[in-house]
Amino acid sequence: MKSIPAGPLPSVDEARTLDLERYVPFRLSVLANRVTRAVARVYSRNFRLSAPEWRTMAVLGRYGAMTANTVVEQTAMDKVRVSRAVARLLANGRVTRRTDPDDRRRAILDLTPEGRATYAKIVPMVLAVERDLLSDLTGEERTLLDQIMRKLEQRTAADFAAEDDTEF
Amino acid sequence: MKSIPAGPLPSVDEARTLDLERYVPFRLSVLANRVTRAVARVYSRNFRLSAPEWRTMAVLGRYGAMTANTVVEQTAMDKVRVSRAVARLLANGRVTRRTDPDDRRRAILDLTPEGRATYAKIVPMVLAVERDLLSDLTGEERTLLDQIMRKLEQRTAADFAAEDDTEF
DNA sequence: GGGAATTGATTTCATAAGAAACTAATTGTG
DNA sequence: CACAATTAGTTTCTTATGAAATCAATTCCC
Repeated sequence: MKSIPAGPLPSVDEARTLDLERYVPFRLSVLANRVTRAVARVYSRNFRLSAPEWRTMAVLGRYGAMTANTVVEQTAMDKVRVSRAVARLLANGRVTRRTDPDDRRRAILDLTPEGRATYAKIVPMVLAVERDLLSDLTGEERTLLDQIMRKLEQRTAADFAAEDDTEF
Repeated sequence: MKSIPAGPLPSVDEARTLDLERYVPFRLSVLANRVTRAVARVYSRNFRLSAPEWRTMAVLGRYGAMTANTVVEQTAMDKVRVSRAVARLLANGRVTRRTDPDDRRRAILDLTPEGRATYAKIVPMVLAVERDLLSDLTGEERTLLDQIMRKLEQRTAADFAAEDDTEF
């Protein structure tokens, strides 16, 4: 019933069994959720921001004024989510929006001084969470983690675009 | 608040800047979302299952009959989510539920033969997605990834339970 | 120059999610 | 034994999400 297993890739045998605790997509999902929650505690508890709101502030804080579309690209969020996040950030005075005179479809967003102050308070806190997260890793492991993630990011770049083949 | 950082840890200077493309929590979140979507395509497109439904089937398929509570533990999902997933799996005949005679609060869940057949079809497909995801990594990198994730999993075990200190 | 197609952004609508309240059964404790 | 506390699981209620439709401005291109 069982055939010859070999190599680091799942063997034919293993292909009949899915152990969630060893399955990288599942582990990645659980880990990311935990980390996301830990980071979210910082800005939600202390500043009443949602994740999309914080992400929007994060890119505006880092790169300065930009359009909603650029926020979408930088944050990997859906445009609807960004649109709603911006609406709330406008409502509580953390962000400004002005229509781009060169292309009146575009709205240029930027942090208000108050938004910038909030941003400056949050940054060290969320960096501390990252430091905490990585604190058990050696220098080498950190380097490798970065390298491995880079590879995985590349591989998944267009959400495994090659898979789309099967759509037709 | 924190003491002097040094070496490979973020420096004081860096602590004023948050580059999302280098920030591990953000990268982890984006990566996990992409991978999750890729895996979800397999079971949603071909079998009309939601993520909670598939996760529930995955643990039942791997470990056999268990209570909803054990499903919650094994899948890292909220009990509400599991409850709803089970309701739908019951409705379309992939899972059975019988009250535990020893403790009539408990409901013991198991896959139906049909559920088991679906499970057997999905497993090789989602394993293929994992193989694809990891295909650019060397054997060493795979080992290191496993090791690093294990450390991060430990570190985040109780969602950074230590952070709860600040709640009071 | 003027409609067709495209692009930036918002709104609508249906579904999913989770916190909190709830029901029912069991266990612990006086 | 009885009743308070706990545990398993479901329901309710509010909010978040994203696909699709929509609106508005711009660009294509004949």
